[in-house]
Amino acid sequence: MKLATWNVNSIRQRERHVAEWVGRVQPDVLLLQETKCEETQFPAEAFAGLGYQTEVVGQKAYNGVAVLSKAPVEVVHRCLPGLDCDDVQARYIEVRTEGLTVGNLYLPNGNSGGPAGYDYKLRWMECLAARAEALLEADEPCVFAGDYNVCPTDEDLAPGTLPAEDALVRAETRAAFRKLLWLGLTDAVRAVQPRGKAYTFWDYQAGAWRRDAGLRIDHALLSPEVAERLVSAKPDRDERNQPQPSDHVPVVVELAG
DNA sequence: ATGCCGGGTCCTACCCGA
Repeated sequence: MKLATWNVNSIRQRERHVAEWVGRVQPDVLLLQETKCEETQFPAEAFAGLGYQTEVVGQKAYNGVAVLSKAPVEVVHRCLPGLDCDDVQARYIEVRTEGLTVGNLYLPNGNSGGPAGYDYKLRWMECLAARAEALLEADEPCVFAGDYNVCPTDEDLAPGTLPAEDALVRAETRAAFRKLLWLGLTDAVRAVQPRGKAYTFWDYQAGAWRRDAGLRIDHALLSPEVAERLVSAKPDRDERNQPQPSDHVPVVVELAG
């Protein structure tokens, strides 16, 4: 089974990239973030033609997440439990498919909106931990993947890319991410490649891609029995060489069975 | 140490991302 996560930075701008990638890589499940449109504008027909069911949580202009799946999916949640569903931003969708519960997340960046913006990020991470804990306690095989907007360690960003007080690298941010690991979740890419660069994002500006001045902020966290099935996990760097690419590349996780 | 790039939208100057 092949699962992937990809912040596409507008699905309408990246429809052809995603269709080409999906047709070539053939993931069973693809989690998309920053689709940046309402549900009615999402080009689901293009992916239906490739054999994928699509489930979308959309919002005008900002955020937006979607799940593409070959096998039928059942939507469990359209927002992160613990946050107010009525006014929450479109940042979470959770589905059940192929015996797995899959949470697709677009975690707040936390650098905008002052202290309240950063508090929202930390609150979001607390709610994510609570949701993960509930599923783990129920022995539910699960995956939480998406754009975490967290560089877990100093190896996860090019030196000099971000100041120490940036919301992606702050001590409280990293502690909140480690809490997810301590619950028993496995960082798929780091399980395969414990050390070194595995960037998933490069800024459009200042020649960041050319200089390989990247960040590792897109992650797939696996429950214990899913982690035991882990075969491979890595960012697909080649996608960043496409014309008009997203600033993020897909992260692909292969599971046995 | 950001908004140089590249999305978005009350269509065009401004907001936002990481």
